[in-house]
Amino acid sequence: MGVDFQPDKPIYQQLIDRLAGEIIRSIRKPGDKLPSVREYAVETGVNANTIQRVYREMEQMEIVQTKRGQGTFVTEENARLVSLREDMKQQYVEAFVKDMRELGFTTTEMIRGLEEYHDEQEDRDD
Amino acid sequence: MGVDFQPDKPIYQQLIDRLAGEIIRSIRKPGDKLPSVREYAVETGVNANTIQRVYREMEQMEIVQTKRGQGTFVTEENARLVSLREDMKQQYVEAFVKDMRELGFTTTEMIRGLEEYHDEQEDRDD
Amino acid sequence: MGVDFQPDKPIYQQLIDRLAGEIIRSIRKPGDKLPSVREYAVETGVNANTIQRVYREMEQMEIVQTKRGQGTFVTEENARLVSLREDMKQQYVEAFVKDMRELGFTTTEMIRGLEEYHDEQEDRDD
Amino acid sequence: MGVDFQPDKPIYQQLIDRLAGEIIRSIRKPGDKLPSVREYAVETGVNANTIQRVYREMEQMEIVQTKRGQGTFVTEENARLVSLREDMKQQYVEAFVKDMRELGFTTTEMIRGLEEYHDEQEDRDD
DNA sequence: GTGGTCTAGACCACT
DNA sequence: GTGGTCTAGACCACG
Repeated sequence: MGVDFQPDKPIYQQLIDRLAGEIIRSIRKPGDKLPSVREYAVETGVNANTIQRVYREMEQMEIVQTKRGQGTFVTEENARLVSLREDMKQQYVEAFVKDMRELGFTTTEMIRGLEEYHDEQEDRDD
Repeated sequence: MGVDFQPDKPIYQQLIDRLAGEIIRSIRKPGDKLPSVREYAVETGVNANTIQRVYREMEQMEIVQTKRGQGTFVTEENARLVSLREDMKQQYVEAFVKDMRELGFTTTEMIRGLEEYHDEQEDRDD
Repeated sequence: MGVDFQPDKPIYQQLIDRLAGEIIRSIRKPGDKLPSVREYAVETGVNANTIQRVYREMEQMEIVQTKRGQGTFVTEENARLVSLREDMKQQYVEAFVKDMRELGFTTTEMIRGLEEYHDEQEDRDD
Repeated sequence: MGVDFQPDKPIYQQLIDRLAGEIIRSIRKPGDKLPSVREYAVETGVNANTIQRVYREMEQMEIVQTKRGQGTFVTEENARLVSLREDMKQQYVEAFVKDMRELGFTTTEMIRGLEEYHDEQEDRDD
């Protein structure tokens, strides 16, 4: 049971997260070419405009780079990529803590919550 | 730091979270009367319709109960309230973990992130 | 499970129905004195104004009669009481059928629904 | 006839019932797109906010699903739709029986009432 | 163009 | 005075 809640994140955000995750995990490496907007749109079953936005925002974050007429590439600037990982962690942690505190949870409870959730799932690799 | 940033949650959601937090923390106890729609609207500086929605949704979640012509009250059914706390923790933790994993973080890193963030802030009591 | 829905009827309506039912079933007979407004308010745990309204509306329906300084009585006029039973049945049936049809149910299904519901409950006397 | 009479249900409820009826009767099938909020507002002559509410509540009931920027659709999850029909019947029957019993009617009388009411109307096909 | 949020303000039903 | 419904109309986020 439970209530329900927590509306889905916007698709473009989900895709940014996914791509960022792949870059962070080195599934996509500096200099790699990303799929073309159309390709990726088809691959993900999403409107091309949405992919456009994904690439545009990632470019603003400087984690990808568009080369005229050639496509979009994972940025070569390695420093940016390193900080990216920490930046994103920071951001998500902050938002989470802010929400949880508003609900009256202590940091200790949050950590315990993570541990419990983690333990409830066997096949995890970390 | 980063570029990206999370847009604010809708006001009515923020208020639900705030009230839920107050109930969870026993600042508002079972049977307590909540401020009237109009009162709370003034108090929070938002429109009465928005408060209406807050109360309506909380009623659907069964954490609040409205008595015709009398007002809105924290539900007496204590079991619901206890599970509420866990439900909400569960929900937020899950969403957080899901996001973080997509970004390639391990549970250990998430916990470390929480601890670091917590340590960076003095005046905390937990 | 299921959804939820069907908000409670207003209290004064519930009380009218209850009293009407008692009169229909001859639990309260023509000429019987009803409890005073205050008495009945205490007995039912309801605001005296609400009881006021109950008696007022029942008077308009001519099923009770107020005698100045003496109280409220079940009407002596027997004809009214006989038709009352049919009137109310008629009214409720109509409303029910109207709702059910809007939802796409046939009369046959409604009847079957009643029968099934009835069968699901042992301790019934009819 | 009587004096009493039931006040209209709120518009948004009527519209929910109507749409639910259409879905139950397969006039609208799983996957079908509902009219846009604004379209349906015009079509029904009510305010767009009211339609919003209709769609929102139907979504909570899981009989409808909204896809960001694309519209609102009859849920594909057929199981939900099947149970919906029974759920709604159940709910309405229960409420009706509860009311009628309070008024002192037996199941047999209720059924007879339905039959009579049905017979009084010619052009019915069921 | 789609749904979603919010406002300001009217009006109603119930207690 | 309490909650509840509805409107008209603005503005935003998403695809």
